[in-house]
Amino acid sequence: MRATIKDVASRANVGIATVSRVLNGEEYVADATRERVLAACRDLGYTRNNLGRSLKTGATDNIGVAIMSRHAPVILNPFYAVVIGGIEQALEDAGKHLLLSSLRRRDDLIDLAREGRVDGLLVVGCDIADAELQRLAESGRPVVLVDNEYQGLTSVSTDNHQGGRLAAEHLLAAGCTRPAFVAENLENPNFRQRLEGFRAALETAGVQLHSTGIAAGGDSWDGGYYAMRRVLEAGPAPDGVLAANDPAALSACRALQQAGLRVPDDVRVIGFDDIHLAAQAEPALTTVKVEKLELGSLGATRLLDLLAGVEPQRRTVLPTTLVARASA
Amino acid sequence: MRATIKDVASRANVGIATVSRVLNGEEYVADATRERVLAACRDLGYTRNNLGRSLKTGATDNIGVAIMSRHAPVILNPFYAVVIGGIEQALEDAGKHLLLSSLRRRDDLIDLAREGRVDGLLVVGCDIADAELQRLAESGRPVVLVDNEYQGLTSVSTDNHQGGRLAAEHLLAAGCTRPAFVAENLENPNFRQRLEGFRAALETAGVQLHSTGIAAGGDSWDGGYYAMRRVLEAGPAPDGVLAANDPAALSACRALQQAGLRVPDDVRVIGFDDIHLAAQAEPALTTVKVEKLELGSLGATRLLDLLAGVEPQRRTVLPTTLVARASA
DNA sequence: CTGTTAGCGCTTTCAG
DNA sequence: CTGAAAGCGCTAACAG
Repeated sequence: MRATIKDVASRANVGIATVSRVLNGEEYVADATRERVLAACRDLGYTRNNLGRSLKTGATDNIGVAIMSRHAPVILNPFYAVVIGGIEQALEDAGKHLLLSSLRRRDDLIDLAREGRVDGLLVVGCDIADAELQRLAESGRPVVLVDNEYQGLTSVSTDNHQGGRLAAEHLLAAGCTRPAFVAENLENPNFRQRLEGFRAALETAGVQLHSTGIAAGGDSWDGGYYAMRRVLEAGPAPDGVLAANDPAALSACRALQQAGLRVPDDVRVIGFDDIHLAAQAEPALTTVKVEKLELGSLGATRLLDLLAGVEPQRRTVLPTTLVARASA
Repeated sequence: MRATIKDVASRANVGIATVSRVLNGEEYVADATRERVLAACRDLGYTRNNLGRSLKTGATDNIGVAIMSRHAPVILNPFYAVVIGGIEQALEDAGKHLLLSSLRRRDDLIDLAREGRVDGLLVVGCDIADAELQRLAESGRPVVLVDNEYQGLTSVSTDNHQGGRLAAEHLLAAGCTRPAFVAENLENPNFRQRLEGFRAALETAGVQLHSTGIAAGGDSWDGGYYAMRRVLEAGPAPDGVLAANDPAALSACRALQQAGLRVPDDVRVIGFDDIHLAAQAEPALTTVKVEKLELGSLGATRLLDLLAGVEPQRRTVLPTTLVARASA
């Protein structure tokens, strides 16, 4: 059987309270006593059982990370994988553990905390119903939204609107007059913001983004491909396109090339996110870079603040930057 | 304050044991009583606190997943991301939770279990010291190795030797006579097995794999690129190359093309793993497919067996298949 | 069928 | 400075 605090106590000839004090690095323990306890721990190969401690203190040092995405398993998403990487990093630095929740069943989100499995929740992604967000906000538990925002919840997100603007300006500067926007879907709030920023900057410059130049191709790896084809079929070929994300941009390039159009000579293409693949593609993809790692690590930091009783910054919006490569 | 089992009991006018029975779906509870308890739970918005339960039963329903890889954060590795996806899937189906451990500090591996945080451990990857494996084996805890194997531990791995053979046969059939092998490093046990299988099949056919045709280029994204250059500098250009994995194959192609060689016309290139990117590359990569998802889900299944007291298959070795595409 | 009771391993007053 | 004792919320005999 595993050694418990009692075994250590009796071996060191002290009370269990003293062992606990030593283990928790409290002061007011005589050096000699401390040594004796430590020796007993070593002899017995003792490791504290956190369940007992958690039951008493109400904290587990586990952080739940729930990712919302239509595509399962979520971990395969090249964007969120990096976000999780950032979270992982920050949590490890703080000595916390990461409990990953895939959440096919959405309803058990807050239960992770109610069951005492985790101290707080990092909810990543914006594919989550308002009702669920409302429930999270009302739960009173420490929750931080990442890559999403909602009234009443601490959040770390991206300035998608500004990113769309950046893309428009880049295209405009190259002399584009027939812009297009392709995406997997047009419901994703982030995508919509990107589109709106794009449209707004275009209009400011007197360039119209026609509705025939906006298309969604479906939530698969080829969404961008089909969206692009739809645009090509609907009217004259665009001379500049912004894709809602990099995978869409990459597959849009394929559709363009299949139609006999050259990138960037005939049409300039800009992606969004700057996933690792973007730099490796042929042609290398010009894209609006999202700070994925920071999204994750800052989100974790906010949650850590919340747990520590520090009032964190409520709403954090990270700026994007345009990374100019070959495709535009 | 959160409602506890006591609150539910008194509200339903029963003992706490009865509440526990209802919650655990035990029989021998009168229907009327059960209804009363359930109603009380609903009224109070009661959710069971798993800490108490775990302390008593000694099980948490949390499974630790530790990934060993030189490259952090691990989640970014396109190979392991899929393996984790498989694990995630299987664990969720079993109602278990996934505790991800990045493990910069290797020594706390088994402590995750000793602390009572997890019921068992899935250790993924082969970049782990024998001493650590030995400790895991001796710990007596439920542990399963994934993509690795070790005497005395249950494991699910890949038949890398056979995969290397498959690649050799494919190259041989195309008439190759000057084979090469490129990798990020030559220490990785999986890579070595791939190399050995490759070499063995080549020799059986009377084709020699010269030491100048074997190179490592370093553990970065460009490892394959540098390895390939090294081979090209060391002697006559090969006419067929096997890379230790797909990223290496892809970047080896770049090196080849930069040297004015065409793939597959001048030299055929075969990758290993069949990551998602392989099919999308230009030219599409011929590769030895590793069952990544199965590696994960089977590994999880074995651990679940172990936890359920079922004697699992000790050693599982998954076969590979050759996926012929354009590059060879 | 149901209630009482005794802990699981730990932290934390409260008295020495 | 240290020990005794009281639970944290739950499960599992053991009696009814």
